[in-house]
Amino acid sequence: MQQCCIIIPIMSLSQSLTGSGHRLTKIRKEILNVFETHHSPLSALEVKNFLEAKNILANRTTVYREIWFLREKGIVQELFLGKGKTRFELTPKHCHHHLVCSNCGNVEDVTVDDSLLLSVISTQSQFKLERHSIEFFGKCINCK
Amino acid sequence: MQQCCIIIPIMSLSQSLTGSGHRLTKIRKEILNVFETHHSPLSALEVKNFLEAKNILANRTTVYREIWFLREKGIVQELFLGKGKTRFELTPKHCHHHLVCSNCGNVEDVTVDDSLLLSVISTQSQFKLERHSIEFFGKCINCK
DNA sequence: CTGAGTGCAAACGATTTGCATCCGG
DNA sequence: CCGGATGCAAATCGTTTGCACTCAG
Repeated sequence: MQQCCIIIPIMSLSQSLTGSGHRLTKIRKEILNVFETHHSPLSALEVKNFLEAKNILANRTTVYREIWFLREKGIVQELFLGKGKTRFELTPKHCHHHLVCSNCGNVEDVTVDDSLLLSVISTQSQFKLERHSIEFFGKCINCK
Repeated sequence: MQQCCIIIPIMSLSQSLTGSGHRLTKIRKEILNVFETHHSPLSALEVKNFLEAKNILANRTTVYREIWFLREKGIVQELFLGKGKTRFELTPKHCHHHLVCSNCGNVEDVTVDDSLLLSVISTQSQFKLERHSIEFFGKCINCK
């Protein structure tokens, strides 16, 4: 299956922050780095754990607030894949969707052409589409 | 937009329960009735509220356990539409998806032909598909 | 120096668990 | 009568809030 995630260069992020009055702090850089090195969608607490694995202590609250900040900036996007927690991934340049294993919880990316779906919605409905999300649940290769 | 939900006759449920050693209790019947009369996906606590509106007192725990039971029986299915809570709807006979308003949270059903998507997944991947869910987020007619 | 960023403790909402009690078949 | 169903209290888990303190620009 195809993997697609954009690596946002720290430099360009820095530029996007300058001017809006925001700062490029250590924790912000490191959280971004966590998302860059793990393409599987992460929950806030998973991000926190990955930070700790690199010996970077960040408070729960800080991680939540930082992820929210990145979300507002459009750098990460949220996914609802179940188990009562929100997961996040770098906003993909190309639209992709997810295969979620109902056994081990592992998430794989897939790219399928959904332009047809989108056009159907926009012609059939008054709903103003902002984003969409397609999840396939089932058993991954290891669990089936 | 099209609306599709199956009404499971109490009788047929009763039959499906007999034999598996389960009972058709008042609360079970009433919860089923709540799902039948509200096609919008409901959270567990919303179900509880609808029960109370009909003067049926059910404990939080009971509602959660009952919904889980109905899920195990395949009578309802779970949806992850955000806001940290799981929502449920009667398992639809015909596959449909959701338009979720990012402003008021209202959920509308849509039916789009996704057979193409499914066939692509099954030819491209080893993943064993069990179910899928497509959500479109945006602004509903009232909020846009 | 100043406000964005951070930490801490406590609150909160959704969901679960253990256990005693109840009631439908 | 018996096991499935229910209620209750407390625990758990993810997330948020208020407030004081810190540090990057």
